[in-house]
Amino acid sequence: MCTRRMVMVKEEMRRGPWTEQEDLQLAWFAALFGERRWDFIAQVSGLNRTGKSCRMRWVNYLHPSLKRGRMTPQEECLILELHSRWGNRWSRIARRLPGRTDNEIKNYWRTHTRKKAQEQKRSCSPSRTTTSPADDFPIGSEPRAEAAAGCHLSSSCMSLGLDEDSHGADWCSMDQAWNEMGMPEAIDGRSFGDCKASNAWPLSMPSPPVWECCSSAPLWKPDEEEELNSAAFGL
DNA sequence: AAATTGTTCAACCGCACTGGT
DNA sequence: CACCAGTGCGGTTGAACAATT
Repeated sequence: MCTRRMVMVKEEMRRGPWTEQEDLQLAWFAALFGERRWDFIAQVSGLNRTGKSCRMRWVNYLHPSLKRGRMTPQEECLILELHSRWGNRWSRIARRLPGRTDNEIKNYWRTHTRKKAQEQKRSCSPSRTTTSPADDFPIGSEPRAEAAAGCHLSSSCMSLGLDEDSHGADWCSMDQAWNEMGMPEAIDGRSFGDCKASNAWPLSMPSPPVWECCSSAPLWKPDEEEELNSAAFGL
């Protein structure tokens, strides 16, 4: 174990919310050195953050191709479908939702499943006799409400490029899943047509010219290998 | 208007994986 | 082959904000 590293570890790293200045610095250095060498960027940028922290900030917040704003109904639908297929493989799901991060999707899922589970619980109470209440299970091991419903694929989701054949016997329709969970046509009080994704840059900061060069290389590329596997194995 | 409760989401943590030496 | 550093992923936390009482 080299002493140089020991010294670095001892050094107090900054934590907590990022400032606008830090964001600008990080964006600049990420554009300069690429989106992989995070430890190096953390060092040379003088941010006094860990490489891990820098990566997280970039991927989840600063990346130019990120969408901001609420999930569209299509995205919500897609998340539910993909989750029923892949479970808590958030990064994998995120690859199918350009502009959305695994963190965002994870948060969305957590929030909404909990909410729906609570609604369901309420509607099932007081004489509910079933075991394993939906809001009791730990995230990641929750029973698939959608799978339990056992049904077909909704047409709205078909238009998102999901092939019905690929789902196997336990696949089900998200329409029905929503119904099962007490889901009306609108999500959270919004009608489907009502929901707009905002692409506006969230910070009151200038868009650095360096982003032009990196925005041409989107973070979310079609996962070619996955596509191949999907084709080969019907996934 | 203040207090309480619920919701959202940025950020951190720990572990697993990968590539370099 | 073993070790190490860097990176990526999924789970979790907690602060800020919104809604409700």
